[in-house]
Amino acid sequence: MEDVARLAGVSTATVSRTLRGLPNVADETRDRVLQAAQSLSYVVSPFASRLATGRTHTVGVIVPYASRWFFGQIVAGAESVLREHSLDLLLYNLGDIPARQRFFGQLPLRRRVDAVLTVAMQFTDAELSALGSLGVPIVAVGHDVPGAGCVRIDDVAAAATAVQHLVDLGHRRIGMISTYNDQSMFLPVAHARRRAYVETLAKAGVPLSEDLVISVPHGMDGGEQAMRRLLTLPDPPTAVFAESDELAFGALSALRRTGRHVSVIGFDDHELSALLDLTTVRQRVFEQGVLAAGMLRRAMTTNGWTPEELLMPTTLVLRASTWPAAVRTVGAG
Amino acid sequence: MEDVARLAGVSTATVSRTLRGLPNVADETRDRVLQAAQSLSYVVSPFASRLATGRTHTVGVIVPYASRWFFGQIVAGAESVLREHSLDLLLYNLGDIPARQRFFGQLPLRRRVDAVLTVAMQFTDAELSALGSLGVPIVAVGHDVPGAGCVRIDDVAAAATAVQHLVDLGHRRIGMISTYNDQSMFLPVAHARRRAYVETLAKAGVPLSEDLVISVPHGMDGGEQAMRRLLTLPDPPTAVFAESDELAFGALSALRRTGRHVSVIGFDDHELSALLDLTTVRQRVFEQGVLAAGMLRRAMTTNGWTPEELLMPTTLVLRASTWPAAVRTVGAG
DNA sequence: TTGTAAGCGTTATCAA
DNA sequence: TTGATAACGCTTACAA
Repeated sequence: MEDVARLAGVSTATVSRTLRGLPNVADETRDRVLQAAQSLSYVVSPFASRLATGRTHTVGVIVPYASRWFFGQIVAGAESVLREHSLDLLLYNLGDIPARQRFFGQLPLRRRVDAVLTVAMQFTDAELSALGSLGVPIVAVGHDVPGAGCVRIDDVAAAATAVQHLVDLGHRRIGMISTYNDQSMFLPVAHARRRAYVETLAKAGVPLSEDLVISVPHGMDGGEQAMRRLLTLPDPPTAVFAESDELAFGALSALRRTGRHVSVIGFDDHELSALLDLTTVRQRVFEQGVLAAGMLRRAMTTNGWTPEELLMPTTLVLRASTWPAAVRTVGAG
Repeated sequence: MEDVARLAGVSTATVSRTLRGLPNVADETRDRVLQAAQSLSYVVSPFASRLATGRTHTVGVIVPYASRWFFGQIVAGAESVLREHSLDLLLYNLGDIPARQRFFGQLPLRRRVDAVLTVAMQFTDAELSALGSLGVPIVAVGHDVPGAGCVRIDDVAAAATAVQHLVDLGHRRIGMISTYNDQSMFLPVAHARRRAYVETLAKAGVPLSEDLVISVPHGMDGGEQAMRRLLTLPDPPTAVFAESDELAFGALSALRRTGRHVSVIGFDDHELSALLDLTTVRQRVFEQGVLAAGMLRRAMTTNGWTPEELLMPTTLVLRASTWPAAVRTVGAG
């Protein structure tokens, strides 16, 4: 920066002002400085600048499973808007216990980020207060954090739509594929969707049965395993609601391999769901990431920002993986 | 840090030494410092430290299409090892022309990273020299960069295996689905796989035909569109080699919708390929990211590091999407 | 509108 | 083994 100042015949303070586009610089001076910077192909050192201002220009993003489609989409969405505003994104993947303990033990985000985005996490009170101690705004996607902004769908209502769809098709034995994680903890989403399942069936007068709800680790393999277990029941379900499309893919795979026929509905509308003809509940995931990042930006720039709430719509997408109960029953009988 | 020093009754220099685990600190002093830091729940400010040392502790990662499965896997693999060594990863997605121009125009990586990882990019000479001007080690995955380390498969040989598989099944009209991008530039991978297609068919004495090679934008939609075009040919192919599994998925979708039967082989072994019974060439993508990051670390820590080369194996995975030419021909005739 | 100079929170050199 | 102290490269009162 000194070189630029010298070349332009001004002080480093003026160079700094010019490069940051501050208003109080004479046009003629500005031109000279910009030209000097250009000719020396100079860029400011971000770290020095961050040290001096105390603003980190980075956002911390906390997800439980970075490799799942849903989280990938959220992160991609957020990234796209953060990048536009030259904000860095620091990703923390807290899927397993050690990672999580390390994270909350040393809180590597301290002094490191201007804001935090958390996605579909289930925090303990201790973890929440640790996050709070960072002293930066928080936005949560897919779950609630007290005092934080929030972008989400109405999980219970959306899942109820899915289950109701199966009921409307005349199904009376309806299974569910749910998930648990390493810590044997259920993510908020799993809770909400299971609740919807129970409530919807109860309201429809469809008998509930413990056997019909299978909890597995998330993913295609989990889905496959769950469907296989459902198929071994003495009275297997005629329809199954899977907590996510990836689970549903696994379920479809099990059905194909065993040659059995069970209606399957998923949740998310994964990009491959159309190919597999999977009936599902669509949510705009990437867009939730975009909106969350926008909120984050507002939180960082507005002082006295108050947490906002955004509720995104969902749609039932009908495809060929669900059909009326009667059709197959007659065919099989 | 001053507070910690005061509490421990030492100088900031000693605190710094202790916290970085330097050897020349008395055990007793070390304990006192660590305890003081602990009780004040103090962490060093990464930016101040980076400014002082000049080391950024971050790696820049350049990809053309962050949202594709392949690139996601590479990045995830790299991230997992970088994280372990508390290195930050800064992702740049250079898919479209503006992003690319901005990137090479201002080179936001300057003064910003200790090393660079590039994935399956096709750089111009100007871009290469811009990268070189960063003065940091570079590792390339899936393509060559002069003077850089390299992790890759033998693309030509692997693709040849795929095409040869179709030839061995007796196919004589073999199509290919290839890709181009926004800039109408072909990624290195597209080049290599097309070359393998041409060479393998030539060697096998199978007639080549321009019509049988369709170039589309990457993705399921592209694959679907390409297969539809192939099907409208007066003499459509009996087998098709798709440059990637995602393209192959689209091709399968087109076949299903039209009720036609064409053997399809993909490339990658995407996690959903088994579900779709897609014959393909498997490469361990995540692992390539892991190995590249390892190489990067060596490059950053070893001085006088000389570029390494890693060639990863591939496997032909036989599934139900390819079959002998005769079977269907007879059936159709 | 511009310049001077004091931070920002570390690390590193040199003495002690 | 430890402590002063000068960088590191920028920002920002405060003055001019």
